Amino acid sequence: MTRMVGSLKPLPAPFYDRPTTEVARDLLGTVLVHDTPDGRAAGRIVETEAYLRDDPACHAARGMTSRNEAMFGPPGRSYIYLIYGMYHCFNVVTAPSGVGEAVLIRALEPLAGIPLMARRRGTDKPKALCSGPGKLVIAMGIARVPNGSDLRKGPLLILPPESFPWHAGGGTPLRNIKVTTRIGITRAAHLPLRFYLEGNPYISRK
DNA sequence: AAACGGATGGGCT
DNA sequence: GCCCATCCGTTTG
Repeated sequence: MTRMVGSLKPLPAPFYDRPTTEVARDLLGTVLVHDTPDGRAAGRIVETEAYLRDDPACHAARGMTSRNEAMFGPPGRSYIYLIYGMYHCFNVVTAPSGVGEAVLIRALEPLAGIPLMARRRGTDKPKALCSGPGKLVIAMGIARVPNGSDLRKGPLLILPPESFPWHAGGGTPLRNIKVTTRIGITRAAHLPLRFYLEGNPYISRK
C-alpha cells in the first residue's frame, strides 16, 4: 500500500484567519515550495516576525496605500515589497480581511532544489542560501510572484510539515520556539514579535 | 567577532 | 530630502 506522502496539500484557509502572533508561531516548521520553469525549490520556515495593525513598525499602521494594499486583502495571500532599493521581503497575510496584518518570513532551512538556490544566490554555502528575508526571496525565486497571490493555489505554496515528501530524514529536528524582539526596525523595537526554532542553524541571527 | 559603509530606488513627510 | 522589516565586502579590535 502506497503511503500518502506526495499530497502537497497546502495549509487550509482558516490557518491564516487567526491572530497574527499565533500564525507566526505556527508557521515555524511548515514548508514553503515554489515551482518555476527552472525547477522546484523548497525550504522549511524556521524564523518569522509578526507585524500588527496598531504596531508602528507595520506598513499597514498608517492606513492603506497602493504599496501595502495586499496586507488588507484576504488571509493566506502574499505581501511582497521592495526594500532598500534592491531586495524584496516576503510576507504572509494574516487575520481577517481588512485588518492589515502579516507575518514576515525571515529564514528557511533549504530542503529541495538546493543547487537551484545556490545558482540564484551565487553561493554554495548552505547556511547562506535562505538565512535572511532578502536572501530567501532570491533563493526561492519569489521576487516576481505577484502581490496578493494565493498561497494555497501556487505556484508558491505553504505546506504542513508532515506532508512534505523530503521532510523525513532531511531536516533538523524541531525544537522549542524562541521569542525575541524584531530585527532591523526602529519603531516599536521592544515588542517580542520574532519567533524562531531554537538551535536551528539556518536562522538569520541569534 | 563586531562594526561600518556603500549599493540603490520607492515611499512618505 | 530622509527613511527604510537588507546584504555584503572591508576594516578594526
